[in-house]
Amino acid sequence: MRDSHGAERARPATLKDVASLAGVSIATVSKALNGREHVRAETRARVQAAAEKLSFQPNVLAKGLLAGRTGTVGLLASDLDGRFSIPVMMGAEDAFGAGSTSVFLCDARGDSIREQHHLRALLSRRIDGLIVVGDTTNPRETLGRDMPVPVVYAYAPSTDPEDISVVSDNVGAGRIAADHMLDCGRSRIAYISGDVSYHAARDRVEGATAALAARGLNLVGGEALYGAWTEGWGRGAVRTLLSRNPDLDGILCGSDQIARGALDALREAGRDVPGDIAVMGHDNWEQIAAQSRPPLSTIDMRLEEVGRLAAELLFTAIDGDYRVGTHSVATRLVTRGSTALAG
Amino acid sequence: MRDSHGAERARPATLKDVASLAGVSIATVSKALNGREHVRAETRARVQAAAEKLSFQPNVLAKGLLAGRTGTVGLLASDLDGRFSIPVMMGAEDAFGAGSTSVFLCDARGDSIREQHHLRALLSRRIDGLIVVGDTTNPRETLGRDMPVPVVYAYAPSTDPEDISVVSDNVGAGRIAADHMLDCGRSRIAYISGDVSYHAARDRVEGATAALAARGLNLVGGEALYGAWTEGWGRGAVRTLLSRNPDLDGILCGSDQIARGALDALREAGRDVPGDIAVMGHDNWEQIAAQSRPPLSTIDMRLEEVGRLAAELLFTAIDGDYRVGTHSVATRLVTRGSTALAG
DNA sequence: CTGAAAGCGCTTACAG
DNA sequence: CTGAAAGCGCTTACAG
Repeated sequence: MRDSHGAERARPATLKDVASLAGVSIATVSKALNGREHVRAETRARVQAAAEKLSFQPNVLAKGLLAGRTGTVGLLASDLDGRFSIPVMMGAEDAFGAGSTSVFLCDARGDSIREQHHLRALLSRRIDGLIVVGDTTNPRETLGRDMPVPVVYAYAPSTDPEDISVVSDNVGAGRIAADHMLDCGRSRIAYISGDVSYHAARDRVEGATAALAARGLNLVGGEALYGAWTEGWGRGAVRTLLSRNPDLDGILCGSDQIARGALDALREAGRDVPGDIAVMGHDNWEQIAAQSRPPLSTIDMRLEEVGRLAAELLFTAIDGDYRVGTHSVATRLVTRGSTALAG
Repeated sequence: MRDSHGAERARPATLKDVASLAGVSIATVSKALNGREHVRAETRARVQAAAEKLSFQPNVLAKGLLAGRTGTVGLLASDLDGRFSIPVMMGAEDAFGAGSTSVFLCDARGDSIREQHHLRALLSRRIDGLIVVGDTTNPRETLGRDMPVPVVYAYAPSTDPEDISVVSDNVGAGRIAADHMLDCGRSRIAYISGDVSYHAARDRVEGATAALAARGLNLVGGEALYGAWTEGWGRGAVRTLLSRNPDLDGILCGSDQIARGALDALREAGRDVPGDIAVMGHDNWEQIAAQSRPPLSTIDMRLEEVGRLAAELLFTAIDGDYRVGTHSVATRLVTRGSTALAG
């Protein structure tokens, strides 16, 4: 049986094969199959039948050689093991969608040698453009202005303001989360954030602080608690908060993992969520948010929309229209059981 | 500044450009750059300098047109939002590695229309071979025997035994987990499994049962408890077990999420892990295993090794050597705090 | 050692 | 309406 896979594998059909089967020239086949005019209907039908019979698939490489475009864009990610670049890629794929553009995905795993390697591989395959997805929300080094194809930076913006970047609106996310707490009738609200070195952490806090200020309120304790993006930090921070501010009635968290830890610590301290204290996360990480007790209200960054917008901006750039600057995608509130109107 | 990105973008240099700068023919440039013999050292140096100066990158598409090989393989995944296909891809990338092969990743998201679309896109780009990564460990429908390029199925084997498949050894994983429990001095061991419709669930239980039988033991309760791949199920199952078999001293779980739920329920029931009861997961999902209390001992499926082996088998298949059948990758024990010698 | 020519699979003016 | 020819960027015998 081995040979059924090997020796018999047919060389893919070419225009020439179709032409000789249909009894016409390869030029005519090309025109017929590409819907060009000036081909008799009967001829076109005959060509199509021949192509069908031979399972003819045009060689996109040969096409690209002529057209100068390959219908392929690269997506250079740094955190595939993380969960951010995947939705971005899906959004980009959707935007290129039914069209004839394909996405060529590589992961540099935070290694700049590997990044260079992939970049070279992509460019030598003559991609039409490139989307670079960062591994955090912090700005990343630009690839420079002398790239042979347009580049769009997604999730992490480029350090060069003359590049095209697409990010999630973290300030807005903080505002939306805080407003939701206020809408639930909470007023003594604390913020447990992640690693202070992340722009995103500070931006979310900034948005929340502004939303509270708009109603004349401050964060409980005066400012956010910064720590790590882990459940362990969420648990520890809650214990600190409960001893210092036993009367708090809402906790905003910088990530779903932090919120998950917070929920566990609150339950173990005998506090009721959401009756006593409401809790919000950030990320809408399904596996975490849906499995916590109670299920977690959170902010969805709409990463697929980030990818979709990046793809659109890349497309217009390929067509020569460079919309440089940082484009921001609005986030979305997702309510589950951990927030509710105060009794 | 917009124009600095647009109008000035240089057409990539071609052999012709290098040839005229170096003052030789394009044939000579090709030979010089590809290390062919019969080129004078001085000429080669001059060509290399010219290529360097123009940042010449050979057009891989044009090369592929000649060679019949493109140096690109496709990887068709179904669960990118999941966490299984990414490590498989990384392993495959490593295997193709420093060489000149690139991986073209697409995600069908469990949609067969999309799968066909991607398949067509990949084939029209003349990939040299294809790796298909399933979304579960259950066998998946073969793509058939008349594919124009070799195909290797990874994680989920193909339904056709004459295809080439690479899977994780689930029976062995169950055995390793149970043996570890036994090595920790446990003898009253229960098994909380996931969805019974998954082959992997049953295979892991089978391996564990066999390992216990080898020492004359049975699972507590006589058989495994099947449910869902969730924390919620892990919690519920533990409560059931504790009421029926209060003296159990070890719990094997079908996944890290189930184990995470089990740990939470045990702690809330006042049982000490690992002193009183040892717990094992499966998957080595870092985010879950490292954050649970205590950190979770578990089984690593070595998915990167699955990807690496799939890539190697694909390579040998491209060279005409079809090693059909299902190849199995051994799993690995990872010990953290949730297992220890019984006091 | 170097270069002219043919050809990979396709498209596109240009003749007929 | 149809086809012969040139050309996209490259490599590979084959002459010189």
